[in-house]
Amino acid sequence: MGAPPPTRPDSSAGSPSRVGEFVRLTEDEHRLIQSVLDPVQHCPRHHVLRREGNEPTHVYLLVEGWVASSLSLACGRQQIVKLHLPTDILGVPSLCLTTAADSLVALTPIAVRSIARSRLMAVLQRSPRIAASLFLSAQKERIALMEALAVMGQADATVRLAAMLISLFDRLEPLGETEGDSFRLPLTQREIGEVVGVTTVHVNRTLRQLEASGLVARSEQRIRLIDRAKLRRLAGLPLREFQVQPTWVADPGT
Amino acid sequence: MGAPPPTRPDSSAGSPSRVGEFVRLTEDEHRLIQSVLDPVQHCPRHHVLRREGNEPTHVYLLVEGWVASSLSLACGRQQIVKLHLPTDILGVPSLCLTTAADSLVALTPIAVRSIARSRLMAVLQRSPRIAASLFLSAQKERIALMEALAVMGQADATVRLAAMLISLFDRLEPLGETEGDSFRLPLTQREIGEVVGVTTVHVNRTLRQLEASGLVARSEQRIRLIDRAKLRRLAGLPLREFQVQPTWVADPGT
DNA sequence: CGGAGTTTTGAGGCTATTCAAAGGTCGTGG
DNA sequence: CCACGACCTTTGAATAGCCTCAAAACTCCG
Repeated sequence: MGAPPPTRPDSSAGSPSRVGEFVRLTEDEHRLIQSVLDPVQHCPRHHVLRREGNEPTHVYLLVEGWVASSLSLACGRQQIVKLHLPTDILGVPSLCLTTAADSLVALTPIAVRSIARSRLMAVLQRSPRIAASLFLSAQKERIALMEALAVMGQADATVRLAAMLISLFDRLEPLGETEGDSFRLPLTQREIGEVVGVTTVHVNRTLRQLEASGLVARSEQRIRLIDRAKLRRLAGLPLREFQVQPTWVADPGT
Repeated sequence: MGAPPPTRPDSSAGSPSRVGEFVRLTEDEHRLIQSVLDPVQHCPRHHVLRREGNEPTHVYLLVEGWVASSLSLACGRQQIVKLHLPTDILGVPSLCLTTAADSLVALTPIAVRSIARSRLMAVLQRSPRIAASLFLSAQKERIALMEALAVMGQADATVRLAAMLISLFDRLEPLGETEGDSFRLPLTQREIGEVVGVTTVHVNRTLRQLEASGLVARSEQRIRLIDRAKLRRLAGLPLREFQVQPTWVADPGT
């Protein structure tokens, strides 16, 4: 259960990340980010990148695979509060704490690059434009959590599942991880239940009801969103338009 | 339904805010923040500071009173995703959007100071230490949302209410708005229901069940947390210890 | 003294949970 | 190569929690 994981290091690839999702970064800024990234490391499914309660010494750039960020309650139950996909940076919220709030667990085999907390904060203070972009990324994550909370509080299991599927599709598409209207969904029904706040049994019934009504099709770890428009309407959330490269962020400057 | 509100401006007071909650700011930095704050304005209960769908041109420093940030779903239902208290800055998540995701509605008469989005972002880029503090504040808000989501997904109405009450107490105490173990709770049961994701009727039954079991007492808009320790255990969330004035934030410098 | 909104209570119904168990899949070791 | 165990999916039945509908009692304000 340690931080940087157990297996084969790897020095390949240019690790795309969402650091520059709101501000187009310069070559120098990209280099600055590269300079704080540890080498790629691979971990198997179920590997614990970090357990809640640990000291949050690092954050992690997810290069490949899926990771769950989850909180456990005193009653013994567990809630997945975020499904992390490649290019996501994991573990950021706990930067404000002395003890991590969430556990980070690999849902598939993964590849990650660690970033020491102090080095991340140093970058943030050296480059105001990277700081602005990361600040806006944090707000984007807040919006995602607000939406998840609204759906969880107000919608039944069918709608919650629809919302989860649509949201995953919208995030996977720009990563090129969709094929037409289908994508790989490497979650067990238990894990799906931990995301949408429903028991395994009920996830099963609800999923196959969605299937019966012709909204989705399932086969071997893949899911097809047959009527995406209807699913989106069912989910009940508007499409969000993000403010990329806002005019109120300064030019690269000096 | 406009942004800055309708009533008597006011130039008083030194508006404490949470801008410096993670980094102790210098005199200059405080002045910089003051310089982007519009004058205090007062609005009555039910005033809409900003409706979801509007362009998020401003954020708002809440000087006095309570404000709800809420999302509405297509099914017509509404979820309050955050109860804002004095010193909170409202409307920040929507900075990353072209169209605000949440509505901001006064739950009591309030006093607020507007901040133009572009001026906030300018501050953020001029002062790396303010940027770091605001960045960490955003992470703190993410943690709060993650906790709310976990409770909503995994706990029943009793636990949800306990969690809401404990969280409010913990936020009101440092503001000096508690008296012993009691505080003013200016929410209708309908509004409480919109926070915890339960109908008005069920809020009523659950509240008076909490009362019957001797955990809380109610009287005239006030609530007493009689057995706070037990309520906290019931809520099932650990106390969070925040990383204030972290060593990895640079000194004031030049 | 209305009237609107809030709190409270009752009754019936639906959604989701719990408990239980059967059938599948997959990896491991005999 | 097959048997076994672990985990996952699927199904059934009973129950509990919460919702809906409805209406009465209360508060506050004009």
